[in-house]
Amino acid sequence: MTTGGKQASAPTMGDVARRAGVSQMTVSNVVNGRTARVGAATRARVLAAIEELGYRVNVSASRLRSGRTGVVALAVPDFSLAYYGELAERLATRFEAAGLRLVLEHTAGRRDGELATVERGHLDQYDGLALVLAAGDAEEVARRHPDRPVVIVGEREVSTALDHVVMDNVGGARAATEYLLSTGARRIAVLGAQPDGPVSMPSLRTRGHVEALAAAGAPVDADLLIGGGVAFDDGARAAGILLAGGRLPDALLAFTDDAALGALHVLATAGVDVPGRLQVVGWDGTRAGRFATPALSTVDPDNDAIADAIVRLLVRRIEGGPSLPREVVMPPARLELRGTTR
Amino acid sequence: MTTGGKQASAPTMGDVARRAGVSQMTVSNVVNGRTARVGAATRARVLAAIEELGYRVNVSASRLRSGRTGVVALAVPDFSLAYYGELAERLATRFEAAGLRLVLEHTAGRRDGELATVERGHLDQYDGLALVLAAGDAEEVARRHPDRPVVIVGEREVSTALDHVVMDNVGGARAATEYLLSTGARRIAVLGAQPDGPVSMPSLRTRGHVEALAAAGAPVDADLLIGGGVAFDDGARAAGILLAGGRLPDALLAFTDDAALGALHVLATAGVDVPGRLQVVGWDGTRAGRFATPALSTVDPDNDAIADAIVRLLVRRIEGGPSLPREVVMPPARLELRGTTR
DNA sequence: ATGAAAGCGCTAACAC
DNA sequence: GTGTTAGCGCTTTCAT
Repeated sequence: MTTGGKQASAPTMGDVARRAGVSQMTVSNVVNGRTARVGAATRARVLAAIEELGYRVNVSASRLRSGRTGVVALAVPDFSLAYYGELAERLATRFEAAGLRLVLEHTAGRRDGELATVERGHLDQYDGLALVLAAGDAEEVARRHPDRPVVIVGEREVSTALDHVVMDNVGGARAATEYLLSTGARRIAVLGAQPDGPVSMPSLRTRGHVEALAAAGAPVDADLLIGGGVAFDDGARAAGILLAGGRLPDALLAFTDDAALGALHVLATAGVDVPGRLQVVGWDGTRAGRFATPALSTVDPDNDAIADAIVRLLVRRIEGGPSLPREVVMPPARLELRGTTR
Repeated sequence: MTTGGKQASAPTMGDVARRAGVSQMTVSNVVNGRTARVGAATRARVLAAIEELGYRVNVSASRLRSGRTGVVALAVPDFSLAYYGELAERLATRFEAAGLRLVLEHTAGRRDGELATVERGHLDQYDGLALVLAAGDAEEVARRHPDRPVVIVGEREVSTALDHVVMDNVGGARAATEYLLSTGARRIAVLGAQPDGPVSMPSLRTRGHVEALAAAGAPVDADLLIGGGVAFDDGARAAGILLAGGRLPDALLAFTDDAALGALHVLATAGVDVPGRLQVVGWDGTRAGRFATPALSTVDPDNDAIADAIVRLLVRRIEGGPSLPREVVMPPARLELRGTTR
């Protein structure tokens, strides 16, 4: 009994052809469903031979020759952030319906990790790639001239040559801040903020927040712009800082639901009344937020629309090729008010 | 400006060789780090040519010829369950340290999806596969005689030919139930229970629970064995049923943290005192549970140990081949008591 | 230390 | 409707 590793070498198309008494090309035609090119009787014989031998096509060989793979990839910064898991699950279903298999890749949220996914030789393994940008920017990716369809996800549109599903970062942050202001909040802490630096998810959301403050004539308090990451721990840490600072803000906008939940935990432990004393708004519209206690108010990016757009743009590009006009889609974010706001 | 699709065809090893004035084979040796076979000056020239041309190896071609890929896959039932995201993140880091890239595949929690991942032609794309079993069983997978290293994750060991990282399903459930009993709980509802049927995650955990009841001389109340899935919504639904049933249990054991969190939300909304009136225990040791309010008590499978074991077994098998003796590892689960138990 | 030849398994292009 | 030929880009093997 063997435990993995090469067996008495796998049957090839040639083996099937010999067994069925046809040419290899006919087997290829059967396997690839080119029914017009094969007679019904021949087809049946080939199928029988395939069954008997337990034959499966060698994807690497097929890919090398034809360039097609039947597989698309989604590259995300972090497998463990709830948002990406939910996005991936939505995409898996939709791509399957389009006859494509989805695999997930990992960029580690680093610029080089993101650029590596569009390198020739890496990208060649897929019919297309949806790339969630967290660290680098779309322009830089476009400059690599990916030789397969790539759809950029996230960020704001900057001039680039690639199809793009844009997250409504500025608009979502503006809406959240406007709402908090309207409830009487005056000191709004922002968790994950990045006031300067290159265009990125955090900087765009920070900009939306600042714009809303400016529009309302409210001052920006730099002490309330708290940096840090997007995970549970980051949120918890930030809440700890706020608590230690003495003068609590009256609202908190976190750039992910995970971070908001981390903050919520620390606030609850400290006995802070949410939303009475302090309101909290997350971002992502994850299920984890919906089922939190109290249920987390959140900036909902409209994830179904985002998933639909990713699939549509990528399939369109795979089928239509490079001459198709470039397309940019931005589903508007909407504020989902639940239990952590007034 | 193009927007994806083939460009003026990518440079090949032959192009690099011509440019550097060496043979293709020398380029291959440089690219694959066979330094002993290439002189330093030649190496430098080749590297320069690669840089100038922007050359990248074609993974499909390399794979076709050599069989190696440098990539391993983790196949999970559901991208969006927190547990799998966290496991994937742990594995990505560890495999990277071992010089392997990790990609995620999706089985949709279906038997055929699981079996499809070990088909020749699918599996051939990877150096190895870690397969999380939810629907099918390991025996059935082994019968397909996967021709690459496969490590089964989950379930209990049944006789099989494959390396196996076993989750401590029976032991974890027994420990949780014993503890709840020790706090005075008499009516323990089990969420996700599956009292009969083939060996599977739910049936094994149910068995552990029933064993603990039996050992304590406590009766099994079939009404408290609530079926259903593992996601937030499933937990919420089950809690709703419990609430509607009138006579509340005094404890609840859910087979995932996500489901426990869903239940917790419904209970909190209904004003049920947790853990005063009803204790809740989840399963998975996810960060989402740790940061819930109150923090979720959980059966912690020891995820670092599980990730270590998966990587160790897979790398060992990839390097050692089929003749290596088969190995089975089961890190013991431990009860992590937090705020939802007394 | 470097190169030449062969061929991995498949499909595009064309012939019949 | 079916077969023949050629070759995708790489690595193996063997020669020098």
